[in-house]
Amino acid sequence: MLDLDDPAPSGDLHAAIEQFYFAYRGFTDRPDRILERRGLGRVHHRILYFIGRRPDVSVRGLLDLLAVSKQALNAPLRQLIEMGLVRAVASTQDRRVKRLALTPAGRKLEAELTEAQTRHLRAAFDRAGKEAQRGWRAVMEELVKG
Amino acid sequence: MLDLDDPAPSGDLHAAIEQFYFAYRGFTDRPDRILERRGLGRVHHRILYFIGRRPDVSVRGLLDLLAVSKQALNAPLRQLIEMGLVRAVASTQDRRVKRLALTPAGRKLEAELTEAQTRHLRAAFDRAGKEAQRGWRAVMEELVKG
DNA sequence: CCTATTATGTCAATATGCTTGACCTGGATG
DNA sequence: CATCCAGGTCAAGCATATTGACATAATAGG
Repeated sequence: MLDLDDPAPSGDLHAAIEQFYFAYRGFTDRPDRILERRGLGRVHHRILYFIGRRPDVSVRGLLDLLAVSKQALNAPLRQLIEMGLVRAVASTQDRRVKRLALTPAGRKLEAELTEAQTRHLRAAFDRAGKEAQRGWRAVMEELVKG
Repeated sequence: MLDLDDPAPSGDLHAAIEQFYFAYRGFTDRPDRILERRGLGRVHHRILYFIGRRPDVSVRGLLDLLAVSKQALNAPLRQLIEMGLVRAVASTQDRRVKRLALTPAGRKLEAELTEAQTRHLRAAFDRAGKEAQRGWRAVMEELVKG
């Protein structure tokens, strides 16, 4: 169905664009379906993920990471707090700031979601080999920088 | 701001998840802004791209590639045809089927959009090196398959 | 102390992108 | 002729996002 081996000049880069597109789509697919069963969306996943990886992150910090408006963040974040998946504590240094962290239930869901992705990634890394994995990481690092 | 070098066990895979997320976001950013100036969205880009890469693709073929409902495809596709960027010709074999192709104007816009991405990719590939590029491609291929 | 800025939250209006369901035409196919 | 398939369209609904405006509380700086 897909023609990912295009021999045309600069076809390599076109093929890479398509791989990027399809790979990313497949990558978000599984967590999306887990979330759907709970009535949650991809935003909730991103929030859970980043709070899990950066405990005590502030709302502002989350906004900067996710690059969305505070209105777009607020509703799903409140929902996660109400569901008992995220806990917010006022910072002692600056009591305007909320320190966000996962509750045990939040950690559990986050682990379930992220595990679907790590399994997916690990399988691809294993099949492609250690050297390819290093290359993938190196290119991704450059893409993020540039 | 970002902590992409996490030394924790299995932190490699978490770091990879974040790289994937940020890299993809950055990757779609530039074309999105070009499209915004014309009042078009990412769907239009995907349509233009796939028609450009698969001339004479049918509407059904596009639907399968993009994995969206025909209602989601129809409006932007019609818009592109009305703007003179895409041309549709009934297939001679099966006159129910439309063969879609880019007009010269469509090819021009598509090239402009795709060039933003190929430049981005090429720069990252160049900085990371040929071996890393091969690795990236290999991992992506596995991700698409798995 | 007063003012400005920052962090957070909320209400409203709006846009868009996508979904499912239903229904239609026209052409192919048995 | 009946059925299936490609394509198109109308409708309702939902999710995600935006900008703008405004409120509160707390910190920071003159």
